[in-house]
Amino acid sequence: MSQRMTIKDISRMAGVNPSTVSRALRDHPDISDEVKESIKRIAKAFDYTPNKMASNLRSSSNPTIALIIPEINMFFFPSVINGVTDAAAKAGYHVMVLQSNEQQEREHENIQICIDNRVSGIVISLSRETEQLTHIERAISFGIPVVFFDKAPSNAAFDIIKIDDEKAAYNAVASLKEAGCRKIAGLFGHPGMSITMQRRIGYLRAVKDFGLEDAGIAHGFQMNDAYNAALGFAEKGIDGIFAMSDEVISGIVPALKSFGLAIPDDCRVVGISDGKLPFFFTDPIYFLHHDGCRAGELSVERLTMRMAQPGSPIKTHVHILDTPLMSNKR
Amino acid sequence: MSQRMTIKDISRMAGVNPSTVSRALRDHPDISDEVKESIKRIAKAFDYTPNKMASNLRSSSNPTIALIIPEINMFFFPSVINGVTDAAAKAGYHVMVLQSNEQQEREHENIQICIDNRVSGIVISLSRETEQLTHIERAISFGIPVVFFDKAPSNAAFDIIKIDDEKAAYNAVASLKEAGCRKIAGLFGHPGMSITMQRRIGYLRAVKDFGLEDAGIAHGFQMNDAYNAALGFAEKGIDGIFAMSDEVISGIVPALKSFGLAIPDDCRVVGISDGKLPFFFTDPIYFLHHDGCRAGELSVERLTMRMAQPGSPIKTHVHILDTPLMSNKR
DNA sequence: CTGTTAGCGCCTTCAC
DNA sequence: GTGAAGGCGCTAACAG
Repeated sequence: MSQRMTIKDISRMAGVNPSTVSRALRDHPDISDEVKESIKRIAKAFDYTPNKMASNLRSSSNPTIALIIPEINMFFFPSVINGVTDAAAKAGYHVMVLQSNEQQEREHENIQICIDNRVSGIVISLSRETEQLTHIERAISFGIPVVFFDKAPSNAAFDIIKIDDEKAAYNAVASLKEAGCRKIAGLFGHPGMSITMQRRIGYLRAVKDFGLEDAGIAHGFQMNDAYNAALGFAEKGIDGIFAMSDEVISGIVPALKSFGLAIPDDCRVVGISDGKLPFFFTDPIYFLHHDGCRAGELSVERLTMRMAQPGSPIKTHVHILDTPLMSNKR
Repeated sequence: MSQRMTIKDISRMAGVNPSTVSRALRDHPDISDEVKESIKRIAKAFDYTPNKMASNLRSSSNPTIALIIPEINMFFFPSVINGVTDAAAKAGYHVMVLQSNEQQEREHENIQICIDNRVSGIVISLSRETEQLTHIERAISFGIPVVFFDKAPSNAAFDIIKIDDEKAAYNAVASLKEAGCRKIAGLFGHPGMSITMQRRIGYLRAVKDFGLEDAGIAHGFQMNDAYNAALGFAEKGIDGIFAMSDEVISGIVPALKSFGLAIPDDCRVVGISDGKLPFFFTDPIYFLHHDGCRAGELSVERLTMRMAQPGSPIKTHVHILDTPLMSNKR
């Protein structure tokens, strides 16, 4: 049965008007129980399924939330997808996942796709390349609410769910200091990302405030870069290291161990993490927890709030997520 | 500008008929260049965006592929999402991600969502609970092609992209034998999954074929279960261990190390892996590579093939992915 | 209670 | 080359 039933088909069979069928199927109180039942029986018999494309057009609304991410990897974004799809499903929305592959142009295209499809809302983490926010503003001007997470504009003129990057890095270094570290290094992701900059600022400020010896900082967004950089720092005799992300942690730990350093006795490791990776290691690792699932849930929550008030007179809100210091102790 | 431009609006401004506008915007050859340009200018000036909901209804086609997964975690599924969204984007489709949370009922609901929305195709990995495939058959009978990956029906009456689970497990054990292991154990995921069963069969057959001493098998789908089980096996003095998935590997490695075993000298580890996790460890780990990204790409490829032939007279095809033996050597 | 009418926005005949 | 008309499938407003 490739050709599907329509309300019209059913109306013909039931000998009633299409609108009666529509009402009956949606349990409209006006329709008599007999007619309702007879219509429902026919619908069931022929496995009728209302065409959402039609009803969406009719109501000019598409119960879809778009999730735009730079590029999915094993850390953080899977959790976000989890949080977003769950929260969206609960609120009656579907989720369309779009990847920008860290390219501004793809991000623009993806926003256009959202506009074309009249999605109800957009949850987005910006690509590395993104500088202008005209595409975002365009979506908003079209009445599509947008919530940022993780890689968000510094501008508070938007709805944002993020951590205090600078403070998190600062606190991470503080924990190294408290643990007695003297000479530390910082490993960061791609220098082009806003969060890299902010976390670096926090790191450097803390190093200065606490009078720690700085073995230097390094950038590199792949595990291997971090691995090599960590080896380099290990040679310099560090006793503490800050990792701005899981990717970086995943390079650091093997590097330190290959070098023969005991963690945390010879060198303490603290990072900002989604909270999964550290548990793969036996040596004590410390991390400030950036919960992707929660970020996703809150993003959807804020979105639904906006969607309830289409005029969007509500003022924008920047939600700062907690980043509790944790460890991988079993 | 909450209320959006329509073709009708533009037609009024341009003093032409809506159909002329439609044609002009789609570069129909019949329309004169002057009219075209004037219309396009207006469209641009007012930031006109064709309403996809309308054109989709008109063409009764929704360029969306639904990806239904049991539950997203850090392994495998992120790669699959990556492969699926990339391949889909290239083919001009969007991706809707639906989670069944390992519940049959949710899976049914998700299939219904697909039918309601007239998606172009479905890529699905079955939930643990799923037994009947009536919901799948229903989708197919509605003309929606379905491709399975990973957790697929044993029945070859469907399009499937998977590995040879039994053989992969068998080969994994073979590699232990070749490396000189004598007494081994097998750690598996949830016993309710089809792939668990098949991999277990392969494991047991290999143990027998190679005359290895079997320290036993254990099930447990969380890292901690695997951790504890591995500890138990370590006490029994194994020199080799098979892990059916990344989740299991992630528990085994820390356990063996905590126990003081050297990997691979005291105990060799071989698993079936997406190929990311092993690189977090410094000790040599071996794995049969199950490439999620490739699985996702191939699923979409097969789907597009089917979508090109709506009648679907093509016979179903089970694609067996290679699972090359690899290691985490740098 | 049910039928009639009309339209969501687009596009494809069919005319002229 | 352009206009007029109709319909994709559904539903809401208005009758009666």
